[in-house]
Amino acid sequence: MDLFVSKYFNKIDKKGRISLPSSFRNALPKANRNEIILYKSIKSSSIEGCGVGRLKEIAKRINNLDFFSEDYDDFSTSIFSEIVTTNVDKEGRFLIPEELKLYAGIKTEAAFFGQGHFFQIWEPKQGLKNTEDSRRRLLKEKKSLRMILTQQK
Amino acid sequence: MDLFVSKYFNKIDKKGRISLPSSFRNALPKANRNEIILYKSIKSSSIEGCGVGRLKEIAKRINNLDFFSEDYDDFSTSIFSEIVTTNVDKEGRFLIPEELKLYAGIKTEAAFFGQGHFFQIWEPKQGLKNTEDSRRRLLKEKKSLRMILTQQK
DNA sequence: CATATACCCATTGACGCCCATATAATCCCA
DNA sequence: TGGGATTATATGGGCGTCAATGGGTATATG
Repeated sequence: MDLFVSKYFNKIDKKGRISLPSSFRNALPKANRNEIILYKSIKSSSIEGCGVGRLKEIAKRINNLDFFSEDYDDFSTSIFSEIVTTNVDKEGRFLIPEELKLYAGIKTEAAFFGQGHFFQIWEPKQGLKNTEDSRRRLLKEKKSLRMILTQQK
Repeated sequence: MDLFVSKYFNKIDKKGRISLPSSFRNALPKANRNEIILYKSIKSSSIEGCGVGRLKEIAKRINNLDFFSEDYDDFSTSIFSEIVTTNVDKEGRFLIPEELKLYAGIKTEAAFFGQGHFFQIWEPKQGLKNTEDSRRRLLKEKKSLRMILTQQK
């Protein structure tokens, strides 16, 4: 499976290491399984992450915004300049930079949430609350959710 | 037959394993017969499941939403982080995650109900009650049922 | 030289793989 | 067509492997 799905709760050890969930490691392209990129989410107090290959896709998305709008600069700056790359060690662990941990309020434990082509890292309680909130918002519009889930090709 | 049909009642063993009904295994694409996805039903207290191919369809649809909108995050979170993938072993058994068992009230036994392109897993008694209820609802509207059944493609 | 980080090894518990059995379904041949 | 033989399915259990986590030590980098 080459998608990031499901959620996992892992611990940060004394050295600051945390395991990238095994299924997430497998979702990375076989070539670069030892490097991931991390950046602050623009929409929530969480960290977003993905394989380095995904950068091109992000660039494309931003490029599709109106070049002369304020949004363009804002997104472009907020995302690209904030990106950090991290190495995943042989045991599948990596270090979350201090600044990102602060941004997300993460201390000794973190929650990984699959988002398809990328994933989010949350302070566990905040992450769970976020899931509940967005599910609640969506259930108000059952029709659209059902469309996404049950539509046939 | 590449559709999930009929109903089956199987047991959960001490290790938490349960057999995916043989006919359901055959309904999965020959390629990925050892992996299925499970998620909480939005309409009932049951678990829904299907092959991974369907998940990729869903991913594609979500990917087409506006990346920078709030809806995108809601869909992405509610679907990808709630979905779990499970491996089907050589004997055709798999594990139902604890959280999903709780959601559906499943303990030692589970009922599988074919739903065409996907299937549902119920706590047996609740599942049977649900079948009765929905049949009763349908019979109240015989006209629309007849329409569906006799309509020609 | 001091701190950070990568590599190596160890532990524990969960899960996958293998083998086994019983019951049910199917086949096959006289 | 009957009845024994073969196959498949659901289920049980042993055991090795892997994932998550902990810690020691080498190496790099300023």
